[in-house]
Amino acid sequence: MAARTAAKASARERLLEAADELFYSEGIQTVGIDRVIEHAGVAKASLYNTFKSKEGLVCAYLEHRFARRRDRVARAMTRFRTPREQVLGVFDALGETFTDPQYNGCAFARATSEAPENSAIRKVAEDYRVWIRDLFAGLLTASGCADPDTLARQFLLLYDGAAQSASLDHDPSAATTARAAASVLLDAAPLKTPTP
Amino acid sequence: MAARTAAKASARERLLEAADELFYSEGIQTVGIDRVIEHAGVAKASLYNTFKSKEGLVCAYLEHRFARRRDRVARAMTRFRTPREQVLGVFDALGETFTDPQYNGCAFARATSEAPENSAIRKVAEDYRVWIRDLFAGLLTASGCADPDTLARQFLLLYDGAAQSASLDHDPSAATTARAAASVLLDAAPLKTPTP
DNA sequence: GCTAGAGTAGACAGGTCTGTCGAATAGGCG
DNA sequence: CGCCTATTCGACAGACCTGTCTACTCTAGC
Repeated sequence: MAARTAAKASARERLLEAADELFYSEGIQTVGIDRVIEHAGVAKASLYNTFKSKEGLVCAYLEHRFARRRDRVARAMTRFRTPREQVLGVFDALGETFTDPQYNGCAFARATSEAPENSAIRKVAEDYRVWIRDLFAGLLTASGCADPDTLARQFLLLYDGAAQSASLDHDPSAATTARAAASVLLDAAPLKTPTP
Repeated sequence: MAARTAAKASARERLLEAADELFYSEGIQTVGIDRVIEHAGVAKASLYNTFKSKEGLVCAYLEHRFARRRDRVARAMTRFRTPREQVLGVFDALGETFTDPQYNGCAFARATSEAPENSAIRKVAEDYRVWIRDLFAGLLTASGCADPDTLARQFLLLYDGAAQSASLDHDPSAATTARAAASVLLDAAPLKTPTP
């Protein structure tokens, strides 16, 4: 464990990093096992000892992305005080990822569109969707929205749309576009009246 | 040409229909040529005589979808009078497609995520993006918006997000959610002041 | 009836894919 | 030192992929 430096990460870590780069940039079906192990500098047997199949590696890759996204959002949340600032801050956290020239759209949406109907891959993607939706709903409830669920669904559309537009239209400013729209919707939404 | 009835469509038509069903529901890389020709009831040589390669078939499949989408939107537009009703009507046209139980997200976005960097496939998808963006911008300009481009970008986010949410969350009501948000944004947007 | 064009069936070539296996090797720890 | 676990290399099986090719069949129009 805990290598002395970054000189030599474990086979598992190198595989995850290679999978992250290749699967995300080129797609899952397009990238074969051989390219992953070559990019990771790891033997094929190591892959199949660590993960039981290609699907297992793909799931680990997605879970890794999921954890990173949660961390990034959690860190962004600490920068804001009020729930209103926080819910708009989610779009800022999204916008950070758009500035990466490697940005290529939502990894979970892309993986889902390549995965068969009832695969473990889709399960991970669904967990992600539940998380992001609950995140919006929670923050909007805390903001005192009268109808947080409806607004959360609208925010989710802006969130997904921004990711897609940033990638397909090569337009990193989609995050601020989405944020501006969310701000208008939030201002227009009725507040919950305090219980009498 | 023009078969007496629908008894026997041409090889080209049957190939396009099979490609539409299989590529859209399962993905492009996942579905091999053999399955397409089997589903179409057509010989392999017919495919390669009609389209020069698998990529050619994929492009034809996407162009066919593109044409259908334009027709559907054009038909929806005739049902409305004012530009304001028309621009919201785009979301209604989108919602019609969500009711199809086979609905599986935006075909162009999914194809792009599977296609290599500079393929003809991505070119078709880009044409589609330009069309839909111009559609919104044109209708919003006609509505007298002071800043139609910004609003068009926001509407595009809602449009893309609705397609994604309808598919990933199995929620056909995403179209009405998007429409409601668009309506709020439209009401909040300043109008262009008539030239003095 | 005959011919030309379109379609069909199916084998084949040449790759690539995932996953397995045997045997050699390296490194940590007693 | 010797043991043990993890790792490496490379070959291999078996399936599947795209695209080509030959030889056969059907049908419409002259």
